[in-house]
Amino acid sequence: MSQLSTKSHTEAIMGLAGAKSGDRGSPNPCEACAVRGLSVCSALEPEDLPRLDRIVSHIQVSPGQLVFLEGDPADHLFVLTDGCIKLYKMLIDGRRQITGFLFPSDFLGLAMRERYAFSAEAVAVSALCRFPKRQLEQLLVEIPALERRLLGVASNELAAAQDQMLLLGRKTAQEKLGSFLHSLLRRTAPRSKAQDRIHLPMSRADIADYLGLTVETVSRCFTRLRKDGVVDFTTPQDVLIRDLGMLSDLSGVSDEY
Amino acid sequence: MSQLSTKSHTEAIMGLAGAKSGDRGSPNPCEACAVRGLSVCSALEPEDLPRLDRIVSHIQVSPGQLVFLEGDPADHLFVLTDGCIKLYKMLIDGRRQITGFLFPSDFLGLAMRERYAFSAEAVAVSALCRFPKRQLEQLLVEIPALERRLLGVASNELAAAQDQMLLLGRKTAQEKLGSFLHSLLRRTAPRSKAQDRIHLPMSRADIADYLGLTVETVSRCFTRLRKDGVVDFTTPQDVLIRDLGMLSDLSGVSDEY
DNA sequence: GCATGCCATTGATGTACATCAAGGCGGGCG
DNA sequence: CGCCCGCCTTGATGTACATCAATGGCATGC
Repeated sequence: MSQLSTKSHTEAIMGLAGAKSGDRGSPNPCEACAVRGLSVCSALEPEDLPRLDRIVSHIQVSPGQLVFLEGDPADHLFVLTDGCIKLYKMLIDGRRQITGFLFPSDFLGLAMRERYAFSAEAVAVSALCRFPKRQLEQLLVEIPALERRLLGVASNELAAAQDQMLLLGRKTAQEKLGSFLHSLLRRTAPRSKAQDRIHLPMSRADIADYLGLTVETVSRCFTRLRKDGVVDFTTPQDVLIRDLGMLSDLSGVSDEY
Repeated sequence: MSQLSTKSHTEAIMGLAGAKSGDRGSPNPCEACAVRGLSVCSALEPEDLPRLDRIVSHIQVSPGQLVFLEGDPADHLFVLTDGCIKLYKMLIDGRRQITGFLFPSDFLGLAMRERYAFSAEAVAVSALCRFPKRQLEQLLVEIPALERRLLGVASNELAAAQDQMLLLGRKTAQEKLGSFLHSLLRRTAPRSKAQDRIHLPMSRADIADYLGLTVETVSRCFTRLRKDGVVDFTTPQDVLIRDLGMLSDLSGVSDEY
Protein backbone atom coordinates (compact mmCIF):
# COMPACT_ATOMS: atom_id res chain seq x y z
CA MET A 1 0.00 0.00 0.00
CA SER A 2 2.80 2.37 0.88
CA GLN A 3 4.26 2.19 -2.60
CA LEU A 4 0.86 2.93 -4.01
CA SER A 5 0.44 5.86 -1.67
CA THR A 6 3.73 7.50 -2.37
CA LYS A 7 3.64 6.87 -6.08
CA SER A 8 0.09 8.08 -6.48
CA HIS A 9 0.71 11.02 -4.25
CA THR A 10 3.48 12.14 -6.52
CA GLU A 11 1.15 11.78 -9.46
CA ALA A 12 -1.37 13.94 -7.67
CA ILE A 13 1.13 16.69 -7.09
CA MET A 14 2.09 16.53 -10.74
CA GLY A 15 -1.57 16.66 -11.58
CA LEU A 16 -2.13 19.67 -9.44
CA ALA A 17 0.95 21.36 -10.80
CA GLY A 18 -0.28 20.77 -14.32
CA ALA A 19 -3.54 22.50 -13.60
CA LYS A 20 -4.26 26.00 -14.72
CA SER A 21 -4.13 27.11 -11.11
CA GLY A 22 -5.53 30.48 -10.22
CA ASP A 23 -6.90 30.91 -13.66
CA ARG A 24 -5.52 34.40 -13.87
CA GLY A 25 -6.77 36.01 -17.00
CA SER A 26 -10.06 34.18 -17.42
CA PRO A 27 -12.51 36.80 -16.10
CA ASN A 28 -15.34 35.10 -14.22
CA PRO A 29 -15.39 31.36 -14.89
CA CYS A 30 -17.96 30.61 -12.18
CA GLU A 31 -20.63 32.52 -14.03
CA ALA A 32 -20.18 30.33 -17.07
CA CYS A 33 -19.68 27.12 -15.11
CA ALA A 34 -21.35 24.02 -16.46
CA VAL A 35 -22.66 23.00 -13.06
CA ARG A 36 -23.63 26.50 -11.92
CA GLY A 37 -27.20 26.21 -10.70
CA LEU A 38 -26.78 22.56 -9.77
CA SER A 39 -24.06 22.68 -7.22
CA VAL A 40 -23.30 24.45 -3.97
CA CYS A 41 -22.58 27.57 -5.92
CA SER A 42 -26.26 27.98 -6.68
CA ALA A 43 -26.63 29.24 -3.13
CA LEU A 44 -24.84 32.39 -4.20
CA GLU A 45 -26.44 35.49 -5.62
CA PRO A 46 -25.06 36.41 -9.05
CA GLU A 47 -23.36 39.44 -7.54
CA ASP A 48 -21.46 37.20 -5.11
CA LEU A 49 -20.03 34.99 -7.83
CA PRO A 50 -16.92 37.11 -8.40
CA ARG A 51 -15.96 36.43 -4.79
CA LEU A 52 -15.85 32.75 -5.64
CA ASP A 53 -13.89 33.46 -8.80
CA ARG A 54 -11.28 35.21 -6.74
CA ILE A 55 -10.43 32.16 -4.68
CA VAL A 56 -11.10 29.31 -7.09
CA SER A 57 -8.56 27.43 -9.13
CA HIS A 58 -9.19 24.65 -11.61
CA ILE A 59 -7.51 21.30 -11.77
CA GLN A 60 -7.64 18.32 -14.08
CA VAL A 61 -6.93 14.71 -13.18
CA SER A 62 -6.72 11.62 -15.34
CA PRO A 63 -7.83 8.10 -14.38
CA GLY A 64 -5.79 6.73 -11.50
CA GLN A 65 -4.53 10.11 -10.39
CA LEU A 66 -5.17 11.16 -6.82
CA VAL A 67 -6.89 14.37 -5.86
CA PHE A 68 -5.79 13.84 -2.26
CA LEU A 69 -4.85 11.00 0.03
CA GLU A 70 -6.45 9.96 3.30
CA GLY A 71 -4.58 11.70 6.06
CA ASP A 72 -3.43 14.65 3.95
CA PRO A 73 -4.04 18.05 5.54
CA ALA A 74 -7.52 19.09 4.40
CA ASP A 75 -6.56 22.43 2.90
CA HIS A 76 -8.96 22.49 -0.01
CA LEU A 77 -12.56 21.86 -0.89
CA PHE A 78 -13.68 20.91 -4.38
CA VAL A 79 -16.59 20.85 -6.74
CA LEU A 80 -16.50 18.27 -9.49
CA THR A 81 -17.44 19.86 -12.81
CA ASP A 82 -16.70 16.98 -15.15
CA GLY A 83 -15.77 13.30 -15.00
CA CYS A 84 -16.00 10.88 -12.11
CA ILE A 85 -14.12 10.55 -8.82
CA LYS A 86 -14.03 7.67 -6.37
CA LEU A 87 -13.59 8.06 -2.61
CA TYR A 88 -12.12 5.24 -0.58
CA LYS A 89 -10.60 4.09 2.66
CA MET A 90 -8.14 1.26 3.09
CA LEU A 91 -7.04 -1.18 5.76
CA ILE A 92 -3.32 -1.75 6.34
CA ASP A 93 -3.39 -5.03 4.43
CA GLY A 94 -4.82 -3.43 1.31
CA ARG A 95 -8.50 -4.24 1.63
CA ARG A 96 -10.35 -1.28 0.24
CA GLN A 97 -13.81 0.18 0.68
CA ILE A 98 -15.02 2.74 -1.81
CA THR A 99 -17.34 5.03 0.12
CA GLY A 100 -18.74 6.88 -2.84
CA PHE A 101 -18.55 7.94 -6.45
CA LEU A 102 -18.79 11.60 -7.36
CA PHE A 103 -20.38 12.99 -10.51
CA PRO A 104 -20.46 16.49 -11.95
CA SER A 105 -21.88 19.09 -9.52
CA ASP A 106 -20.99 16.93 -6.50
CA PHE A 107 -19.13 18.49 -3.64
CA LEU A 108 -15.87 17.04 -2.34
CA GLY A 109 -14.19 17.53 1.01
CA LEU A 110 -17.16 18.25 3.16
CA ALA A 111 -15.50 16.63 6.12
CA MET A 112 -14.37 19.95 7.55
CA ARG A 113 -11.66 18.51 9.74
CA GLU A 114 -7.93 18.71 10.08
CA ARG A 115 -7.24 15.94 7.61
CA TYR A 116 -9.07 14.14 4.87
CA ALA A 117 -10.79 11.02 6.18
CA PHE A 118 -10.55 9.23 2.82
CA SER A 119 -8.66 9.30 -0.46
CA ALA A 120 -10.07 10.73 -3.68
CA GLU A 121 -8.97 9.36 -7.03
CA ALA A 122 -10.10 10.02 -10.57
CA VAL A 123 -12.08 7.27 -12.29
CA ALA A 124 -12.37 9.14 -15.57
CA VAL A 125 -10.70 12.30 -16.83
CA SER A 126 -12.10 14.87 -14.45
CA ALA A 127 -12.18 18.59 -13.86
CA LEU A 128 -12.59 20.17 -10.45
CA CYS A 129 -12.90 23.61 -8.95
CA ARG A 130 -10.63 23.93 -5.97
CA PHE A 131 -11.21 26.33 -3.09
CA PRO A 132 -8.71 26.99 -0.31
CA LYS A 133 -10.46 25.98 2.88
CA ARG A 134 -9.39 29.06 4.87
CA GLN A 135 -10.71 31.44 2.29
CA LEU A 136 -13.91 29.54 1.71
CA GLU A 137 -14.53 29.53 5.45
CA GLN A 138 -14.22 33.29 5.35
CA LEU A 139 -16.86 33.35 2.63
CA LEU A 140 -19.09 31.14 4.76
CA VAL A 141 -19.03 33.74 7.49
CA GLU A 142 -19.99 36.47 5.07
CA ILE A 143 -22.56 34.50 3.11
CA PRO A 144 -24.82 32.54 5.46
CA ALA A 145 -26.75 31.08 2.54
CA LEU A 146 -23.63 29.23 1.50
CA GLU A 147 -23.21 27.69 4.91
CA ARG A 148 -26.86 26.73 4.93
CA ARG A 149 -26.37 25.08 1.61
CA LEU A 150 -23.38 23.09 2.84
CA LEU A 151 -25.42 21.84 5.76
CA GLY A 152 -28.01 20.62 3.27
CA VAL A 153 -25.34 18.87 1.23
CA ALA A 154 -24.01 17.24 4.39
CA SER A 155 -27.50 16.05 5.27
CA ASN A 156 -27.91 14.43 1.89
CA GLU A 157 -24.53 12.75 2.12
CA LEU A 158 -25.39 11.47 5.55
CA ALA A 159 -28.64 10.00 4.30
CA ALA A 160 -26.84 8.39 1.37
CA ALA A 161 -24.24 6.96 3.75
CA GLN A 162 -26.99 5.37 5.81
CA ASP A 163 -28.53 3.84 2.73
CA GLN A 164 -25.14 2.44 1.88
CA MET A 165 -24.77 0.95 5.36
CA LEU A 166 -28.07 -0.82 4.91
CA LEU A 167 -26.83 -2.12 1.59
CA LEU A 168 -23.46 -3.29 2.89
CA GLY A 169 -24.79 -4.87 6.03
CA ARG A 170 -28.03 -6.46 4.98
CA LYS A 171 -28.46 -6.87 1.23
CA THR A 172 -27.53 -9.86 -0.91
CA ALA A 173 -25.07 -9.55 -3.79
CA GLN A 174 -27.95 -9.43 -6.31
CA GLU A 175 -29.70 -6.72 -4.32
CA LYS A 176 -26.49 -4.76 -3.99
CA LEU A 177 -26.01 -4.73 -7.75
CA GLY A 178 -29.62 -3.84 -8.29
CA SER A 179 -29.47 -0.97 -5.83
CA PHE A 180 -26.23 0.24 -7.36
CA LEU A 181 -27.63 0.37 -10.88
CA HIS A 182 -30.84 1.89 -9.65
CA SER A 183 -29.20 4.74 -7.76
CA LEU A 184 -26.79 5.34 -10.62
CA LEU A 185 -29.76 5.61 -12.96
CA ARG A 186 -31.37 8.18 -10.70
CA ARG A 187 -28.21 10.21 -10.39
CA THR A 188 -26.95 10.24 -13.94
CA ALA A 189 -29.92 9.59 -16.20
CA PRO A 190 -31.54 13.02 -15.64
CA ARG A 191 -28.52 14.61 -17.27
CA SER A 192 -28.15 12.14 -20.11
CA LYS A 193 -30.10 11.73 -23.33
CA ALA A 194 -31.24 8.12 -22.90
CA GLN A 195 -33.29 7.66 -19.75
CA ASP A 196 -32.77 3.92 -19.64
CA ARG A 197 -29.06 3.73 -20.23
CA ILE A 198 -26.27 3.88 -17.68
CA HIS A 199 -22.64 4.40 -18.41
CA LEU A 200 -20.29 2.80 -15.89
CA PRO A 201 -17.02 4.76 -15.92
CA MET A 202 -15.57 2.63 -13.10
CA SER A 203 -14.06 -0.87 -13.32
CA ARG A 204 -15.62 -4.05 -11.97
CA ALA A 205 -13.03 -3.96 -9.20
CA ASP A 206 -14.25 -0.50 -8.20
CA ILE A 207 -17.85 -1.66 -8.17
CA ALA A 208 -16.86 -4.64 -6.05
CA ASP A 209 -15.04 -2.44 -3.56
CA TYR A 210 -18.03 -0.13 -3.40
CA LEU A 211 -20.48 -2.94 -2.68
CA GLY A 212 -18.33 -5.08 -0.40
CA LEU A 213 -17.99 -7.88 -2.96
CA THR A 214 -15.35 -9.39 -5.26
CA VAL A 215 -14.88 -8.80 -8.97
CA GLU A 216 -16.06 -12.32 -9.73
CA THR A 217 -19.28 -11.95 -7.78
CA VAL A 218 -20.02 -8.63 -9.47
CA SER A 219 -19.49 -10.21 -12.87
CA ARG A 220 -21.64 -13.24 -12.07
CA CYS A 221 -24.47 -11.11 -10.74
CA PHE A 222 -24.37 -8.91 -13.82
CA THR A 223 -24.69 -11.91 -16.12
CA ARG A 224 -27.49 -13.20 -13.92
CA LEU A 225 -29.31 -9.88 -14.26
CA ARG A 226 -28.77 -10.03 -18.00
CA LYS A 227 -30.05 -13.60 -18.30
CA ASP A 228 -33.10 -12.66 -16.24
CA GLY A 229 -33.85 -9.88 -18.70
CA VAL A 230 -33.44 -7.09 -16.19
CA VAL A 231 -30.57 -5.38 -17.97
CA ASP A 232 -28.46 -5.74 -21.07
CA PHE A 233 -24.87 -4.80 -21.85
CA THR A 234 -23.93 -3.18 -25.12
CA THR A 235 -20.36 -3.06 -23.76
CA PRO A 236 -19.17 -3.99 -20.27
CA GLN A 237 -19.42 -0.26 -19.46
CA ASP A 238 -22.81 0.43 -20.98
CA VAL A 239 -25.96 -0.88 -19.39
CA LEU A 240 -29.44 -0.84 -20.82
CA ILE A 241 -32.24 -1.07 -18.27
CA ARG A 242 -34.83 -3.43 -19.72
CA ASP A 243 -37.09 -3.93 -16.70
CA LEU A 244 -37.06 -1.07 -14.25
CA GLY A 245 -39.74 -2.69 -12.14
CA MET A 246 -37.67 -5.79 -11.47
CA LEU A 247 -34.66 -3.61 -10.79
CA SER A 248 -36.61 -1.59 -8.24
CA ASP A 249 -37.91 -4.71 -6.54
CA LEU A 250 -34.39 -6.06 -6.31
CA SER A 251 -32.96 -2.90 -4.84
CA GLY A 252 -35.43 -2.99 -1.97
CA VAL A 253 -36.67 0.51 -2.66
CA SER A 254 -39.73 1.63 -0.81
CA ASP A 255 -39.64 5.38 -0.65
CA GLU A 256 -35.90 5.64 -0.32
CA TYR A 257 -33.29 5.15 -3.01
CA MET B 1 -43.00 -4.98 10.47
CA SER B 2 -46.19 -2.97 10.03
CA GLN B 3 -47.55 -4.10 13.33
CA LEU B 4 -44.31 -3.15 14.93
CA SER B 5 -44.41 0.25 13.33
CA THR B 6 -47.92 1.13 14.33
CA LYS B 7 -47.65 -0.29 17.81
CA SER B 8 -44.32 1.34 18.51
CA HIS B 9 -45.45 4.57 17.00
CA THR B 10 -48.33 4.69 19.41
CA GLU B 11 -45.92 4.04 22.24
CA ALA B 12 -43.79 6.89 21.05
CA ILE B 13 -46.71 9.25 21.03
CA MET B 14 -47.61 8.15 24.53
CA GLY B 15 -44.01 8.66 25.49
CA LEU B 16 -43.98 12.12 24.07
CA ALA B 17 -47.27 12.92 25.74
CA GLY B 18 -45.86 11.76 29.03
CA ALA B 19 -42.95 14.14 28.78
CA LYS B 20 -42.77 17.34 30.73
CA SER B 21 -43.19 19.25 27.48
CA GLY B 22 -42.34 22.88 27.41
CA ASP B 23 -41.04 22.76 30.92
CA ARG B 24 -43.00 25.79 31.91
CA GLY B 25 -41.96 26.84 35.37
CA SER B 26 -38.39 25.56 35.37
CA PRO B 27 -36.46 28.77 34.72
CA ASN B 28 -33.42 27.99 32.55
CA PRO B 29 -32.75 24.28 32.32
CA CYS B 30 -30.15 24.60 29.58
CA GLU B 31 -27.79 26.44 31.86
CA ALA B 32 -27.79 23.54 34.29
CA CYS B 33 -27.79 20.84 31.61
CA ALA B 34 -25.60 17.83 32.22
CA VAL B 35 -24.21 17.88 28.71
CA ARG B 36 -23.87 21.65 28.46
CA GLY B 37 -20.33 22.26 27.24
CA LEU B 38 -20.15 18.92 25.47
CA SER B 39 -22.92 19.18 22.97
CA VAL B 40 -24.02 21.49 20.21
CA CYS B 41 -25.22 23.93 22.85
CA SER B 42 -21.62 24.76 23.74
CA ALA B 43 -21.54 26.86 20.60
CA LEU B 44 -23.82 29.31 22.35
CA GLU B 45 -22.74 32.23 24.50
CA PRO B 46 -24.19 32.07 28.01
CA GLU B 47 -26.40 35.06 27.24
CA ASP B 48 -27.95 33.16 24.32
CA LEU B 49 -28.93 30.16 26.41
CA PRO B 50 -32.34 31.53 27.39
CA ARG B 51 -33.25 31.57 23.71
CA LEU B 52 -32.71 27.83 23.67
CA ASP B 53 -34.69 27.44 26.87
CA ARG B 54 -37.58 29.17 25.23
CA ILE B 55 -37.95 26.59 22.46
CA VAL B 56 -36.74 23.42 24.16
CA SER B 57 -38.91 20.71 25.66
CA HIS B 58 -37.77 17.59 27.44
CA ILE B 59 -38.87 14.05 26.77
CA GLN B 60 -38.19 10.69 28.31
CA VAL B 61 -38.32 7.32 26.57
CA SER B 62 -37.97 3.82 27.94
CA PRO B 63 -36.32 0.86 26.21
CA GLY B 64 -38.17 -0.13 23.04
CA GLN B 65 -39.99 3.18 22.75
CA LEU B 66 -39.61 5.12 19.53
CA VAL B 67 -38.46 8.72 19.38
CA PHE B 68 -39.54 8.86 15.75
CA LEU B 69 -40.06 6.53 12.83
CA GLU B 70 -38.37 6.55 9.45
CA GLY B 71 -40.56 8.56 7.13
CA ASP B 72 -42.14 10.70 9.85
CA PRO B 73 -42.12 14.44 9.11
CA ALA B 74 -38.84 15.73 10.52
CA ASP B 75 -40.32 18.42 12.74
CA HIS B 76 -37.88 18.20 15.63
CA LEU B 77 -34.21 17.98 16.41
CA PHE B 78 -32.89 16.43 19.60
CA VAL B 79 -29.96 16.30 21.93
CA LEU B 80 -29.56 13.16 23.99
CA THR B 81 -28.85 14.06 27.61
CA ASP B 82 -29.04 10.64 29.19
CA GLY B 83 -29.35 6.99 28.15
CA CYS B 84 -28.77 5.38 24.79
CA ILE B 85 -30.64 5.53 21.48
CA LYS B 86 -30.31 3.34 18.42
CA LEU B 87 -30.90 4.52 14.85
CA TYR B 88 -31.93 2.06 12.18
CA LYS B 89 -33.30 1.47 8.72
CA MET B 90 -35.27 -1.54 7.60
CA LEU B 91 -36.02 -3.44 4.41
CA ILE B 92 -39.59 -4.44 3.65
CA ASP B 93 -38.95 -8.05 4.72
CA GLY B 94 -37.73 -7.01 8.17
CA ARG B 95 -33.98 -7.09 7.70
CA ARG B 96 -32.60 -4.28 9.80
CA GLN B 97 -29.46 -2.22 9.79
CA ILE B 98 -28.62 -0.16 12.84
CA THR B 99 -26.77 2.88 11.53
CA GLY B 100 -25.62 4.18 14.89
CA PHE B 101 -25.91 4.31 18.64
CA LEU B 102 -26.25 7.65 20.39
CA PHE B 103 -24.84 8.50 23.81
CA PRO B 104 -25.30 11.54 26.04
CA SER B 105 -24.39 14.81 24.30
CA ASP B 106 -24.97 13.32 20.85
CA PHE B 107 -27.14 15.18 18.39
CA LEU B 108 -30.14 13.55 16.76
CA GLY B 109 -31.98 14.49 13.58
CA LEU B 110 -29.18 16.14 11.70
CA ALA B 111 -30.55 14.98 8.39
CA MET B 112 -32.21 18.31 7.70
CA ARG B 113 -34.74 17.04 5.27
CA GLU B 114 -38.48 16.75 4.93
CA ARG B 115 -38.70 13.39 6.64
CA TYR B 116 -36.51 11.34 8.93
CA ALA B 117 -34.34 8.93 6.95
CA PHE B 118 -34.20 6.42 9.80
CA SER B 119 -36.00 5.40 12.97
CA ALA B 120 -34.77 6.25 16.45
CA GLU B 121 -35.58 3.97 19.36
CA ALA B 122 -34.49 3.95 22.98
CA VAL B 123 -32.06 1.23 24.04
CA ALA B 124 -32.01 2.31 27.68
CA VAL B 125 -34.14 4.77 29.61
CA SER B 126 -33.24 8.02 27.94
CA ALA B 127 -33.78 11.73 28.23
CA LEU B 128 -33.70 14.12 25.30
CA CYS B 129 -34.01 17.82 24.66
CA ARG B 130 -36.35 18.46 21.80
CA PHE B 131 -36.25 21.52 19.57
CA PRO B 132 -38.88 22.39 16.99
CA LYS B 133 -37.05 22.47 13.68
CA ARG B 134 -38.67 25.68 12.47
CA GLN B 135 -37.72 27.61 15.56
CA LEU B 136 -34.22 26.18 15.72
CA GLU B 137 -33.68 27.16 12.10
CA GLN B 138 -34.60 30.68 13.06
CA LEU B 139 -31.96 30.53 15.78
CA LEU B 140 -29.44 29.27 13.23
CA VAL B 141 -29.98 32.40 11.19
CA GLU B 142 -29.44 34.61 14.20
CA ILE B 143 -26.54 32.68 15.71
CA PRO B 144 -24.05 31.70 12.97
CA ALA B 145 -21.81 29.96 15.51
CA LEU B 146 -24.58 27.44 16.03
CA GLU B 147 -24.80 26.67 12.33
CA ARG B 148 -21.04 26.37 12.17
CA ARG B 149 -21.18 23.92 14.99
CA LEU B 150 -23.84 21.84 13.27
CA LEU B 151 -21.69 21.64 10.18
CA GLY B 152 -18.89 20.31 12.36
CA VAL B 153 -21.19 17.71 13.86
CA ALA B 154 -22.28 16.68 10.38
CA SER B 155 -18.65 16.29 9.31
CA ASN B 156 -17.92 14.04 12.23
CA GLU B 157 -20.97 11.93 11.55
CA LEU B 158 -19.99 11.64 7.92
CA ALA B 159 -16.51 10.47 8.87
CA ALA B 160 -17.98 7.95 11.30
CA ALA B 161 -20.35 6.71 8.59
CA GLN B 162 -17.41 6.10 6.27
CA ASP B 163 -15.56 4.16 8.94
CA GLN B 164 -18.68 2.08 9.37
CA MET B 165 -18.87 1.41 5.63
CA LEU B 166 -15.30 0.13 5.71
CA LEU B 167 -16.25 -2.08 8.62
CA LEU B 168 -19.41 -3.44 7.02
CA GLY B 169 -17.91 -4.01 3.61
CA ARG B 170 -14.43 -5.23 4.32
CA LYS B 171 -13.86 -6.45 7.87
CA THR B 172 -14.25 -9.98 9.22
CA ALA B 173 -16.65 -10.75 12.05
CA GLN B 174 -13.80 -10.75 14.58
CA GLU B 175 -12.55 -7.41 13.33
CA LYS B 176 -16.05 -5.98 13.41
CA LEU B 177 -16.47 -6.91 17.05
CA GLY B 178 -13.01 -5.59 17.87
CA SER B 179 -13.69 -2.28 16.13
CA PHE B 180 -17.04 -2.02 17.84
CA LEU B 181 -15.61 -2.48 21.33
CA HIS B 182 -12.72 -0.20 20.54
CA SER B 183 -14.84 2.69 19.35
CA LEU B 184 -17.25 2.20 22.22
CA LEU B 185 -14.34 2.39 24.61
CA ARG B 186 -13.21 5.66 23.07
CA ARG B 187 -16.66 7.15 23.18
CA THR B 188 -17.87 6.13 26.61
CA ALA B 189 -14.75 5.46 28.72
CA PRO B 190 -13.75 9.14 29.03
CA ARG B 191 -16.94 9.78 30.92
CA SER B 192 -16.85 6.67 33.09
CA LYS B 193 -14.80 5.85 36.15
CA ALA B 194 -13.04 2.72 34.91
CA GLN B 195 -11.03 3.35 31.76
CA ASP B 196 -10.93 -0.30 30.76
CA ARG B 197 -14.54 -1.24 31.23
CA ILE B 198 -17.36 -0.95 28.73
CA HIS B 199 -21.03 -1.22 29.48
CA LEU B 200 -23.15 -2.55 26.62
CA PRO B 201 -26.67 -1.22 27.05
CA MET B 202 -27.81 -2.84 23.80
CA SER B 203 -28.74 -6.48 23.15
CA ARG B 204 -26.69 -8.95 21.13
CA ALA B 205 -29.33 -8.64 18.41
CA ASP B 206 -28.72 -4.89 18.26
CA ILE B 207 -24.98 -5.39 18.03
CA ALA B 208 -25.52 -7.93 15.25
CA ASP B 209 -27.73 -5.52 13.31
CA TYR B 210 -25.15 -2.79 13.76
CA LEU B 211 -22.29 -4.91 12.44
CA GLY B 212 -24.12 -6.77 9.68
CA LEU B 213 -23.94 -10.12 11.50
CA THR B 214 -26.25 -12.53 13.32
CA VAL B 215 -26.72 -12.92 17.07
CA GLU B 216 -24.95 -16.27 16.98
CA THR B 217 -21.88 -14.93 15.26
CA VAL B 218 -21.66 -12.03 17.69
CA SER B 219 -21.87 -14.42 20.61
CA ARG B 220 -19.27 -16.78 19.16
CA CYS B 221 -16.84 -13.97 18.42
CA PHE B 222 -17.24 -12.59 21.92
CA THR B 223 -16.37 -15.95 23.45
CA ARG B 224 -13.45 -16.23 21.08
CA LEU B 225 -12.18 -12.83 22.22
CA ARG B 226 -12.62 -13.95 25.81
CA LYS B 227 -10.75 -17.21 25.29
CA ASP B 228 -7.95 -15.32 23.55
CA GLY B 229 -7.60 -13.13 26.62
CA VAL B 230 -8.54 -9.93 24.82
CA VAL B 231 -11.60 -9.18 26.90
CA ASP B 232 -13.56 -10.60 29.80
CA PHE B 233 -17.23 -10.45 30.70
CA THR B 234 -18.37 -9.82 34.25
CA THR B 235 -21.91 -9.99 32.89
CA PRO B 236 -23.00 -10.25 29.25
CA GLN B 237 -23.41 -6.45 29.37
CA ASP B 238 -20.16 -5.57 31.07
CA VAL B 239 -16.87 -5.96 29.26
CA LEU B 240 -13.41 -5.69 30.73
CA ILE B 241 -10.67 -4.86 28.23
CA ARG B 242 -7.69 -7.02 29.13
CA ASP B 243 -5.46 -6.41 26.12
CA LEU B 244 -6.01 -3.10 24.42
CA GLY B 245 -3.14 -3.73 22.03
CA MET B 246 -4.67 -6.86 20.58
CA LEU B 247 -8.02 -5.11 20.41
CA SER B 248 -6.50 -2.24 18.45
CA ASP B 249 -4.73 -4.61 16.07
CA LEU B 250 -7.98 -6.44 15.51
CA SER B 251 -9.96 -3.31 14.78
CA GLY B 252 -7.57 -2.33 12.00
CA VAL B 253 -6.90 1.06 13.55
CA SER B 254 -4.08 3.09 12.11
CA ASP B 255 -4.80 6.70 12.88
CA GLU B 256 -8.55 6.43 12.53
CA TYR B 257 -11.00 4.88 14.95
C1' DG C 1 1.23 -7.61 -37.52
C1' DC C 2 2.15 -9.71 -33.46
C1' DA C 3 3.36 -9.60 -28.60
C1' DT C 4 1.91 -7.78 -24.06
C1' DG C 5 -0.92 -6.83 -20.35
C1' DC C 6 -5.19 -5.47 -18.33
C1' DC C 7 -9.90 -6.40 -17.66
C1' DA C 8 -14.06 -9.12 -17.74
C1' DT C 9 -16.06 -13.53 -17.69
C1' DT C 10 -16.68 -18.32 -16.36
C1' DG C 11 -15.79 -22.66 -13.84
C1' DA C 12 -14.13 -25.50 -9.68
C1' DT C 13 -13.40 -25.48 -5.03
C1' DG C 14 -13.14 -23.61 -0.29
C1' DT C 15 -14.80 -21.15 3.81
C1' DA C 16 -16.76 -17.61 6.80
C1' DC C 17 -20.78 -16.83 8.28
C1' DA C 18 -25.93 -17.91 8.33
C1' DT C 19 -29.40 -20.95 9.60
C1' DC C 20 -31.49 -24.42 12.35
C1' DA C 21 -31.83 -26.40 16.83
C1' DA C 22 -31.19 -27.16 21.70
C1' DG C 23 -30.16 -26.00 26.30
C1' DG C 24 -28.80 -22.64 30.30
C1' DC C 25 -29.31 -18.59 32.88
C1' DG C 26 -31.44 -14.72 35.10
C1' DG C 27 -35.34 -11.48 35.92
C1' DG C 28 -40.24 -10.56 36.37
C1' DC C 29 -44.59 -11.92 37.84
C1' DG C 30 -48.19 -14.68 39.76
C1' DC D 1 -41.08 -19.66 45.89
C1' DG D 2 -41.32 -21.38 41.51
C1' DC D 3 -42.91 -20.79 36.83
C1' DC D 4 -42.33 -18.49 32.62
C1' DC D 5 -40.08 -16.07 29.04
C1' DG D 6 -36.28 -13.43 26.83
C1' DC D 7 -31.75 -13.43 26.04
C1' DC D 8 -27.41 -15.52 25.54
C1' DT D 9 -24.58 -19.32 24.44
C1' DT D 10 -23.15 -23.47 22.05
C1' DG D 11 -23.40 -27.19 18.57
C1' DA D 12 -24.65 -29.21 13.84
C1' DT D 13 -25.49 -28.26 9.28
C1' DG D 14 -26.18 -25.37 5.13
C1' DT D 15 -25.05 -21.76 1.75
C1' DA D 16 -23.76 -17.36 -0.31
C1' DC D 17 -19.93 -15.58 -1.51
C1' DA D 18 -14.69 -15.76 -1.68
C1' DT D 19 -10.76 -17.78 -3.55
C1' DC D 20 -8.15 -20.07 -7.01
C1' DA D 21 -7.52 -20.86 -11.78
C1' DA D 22 -8.13 -20.64 -16.77
C1' DT D 23 -9.67 -18.29 -20.94
C1' DG D 24 -10.98 -14.66 -24.21
C1' DG D 25 -11.49 -9.83 -25.70
C1' DC D 26 -9.53 -5.47 -26.39
C1' DA D 27 -6.35 -1.80 -26.27
C1' DT D 28 -1.42 -0.34 -26.33
C1' DG D 29 3.07 -0.48 -28.03
C1' DC D 30 7.05 -2.32 -30.55
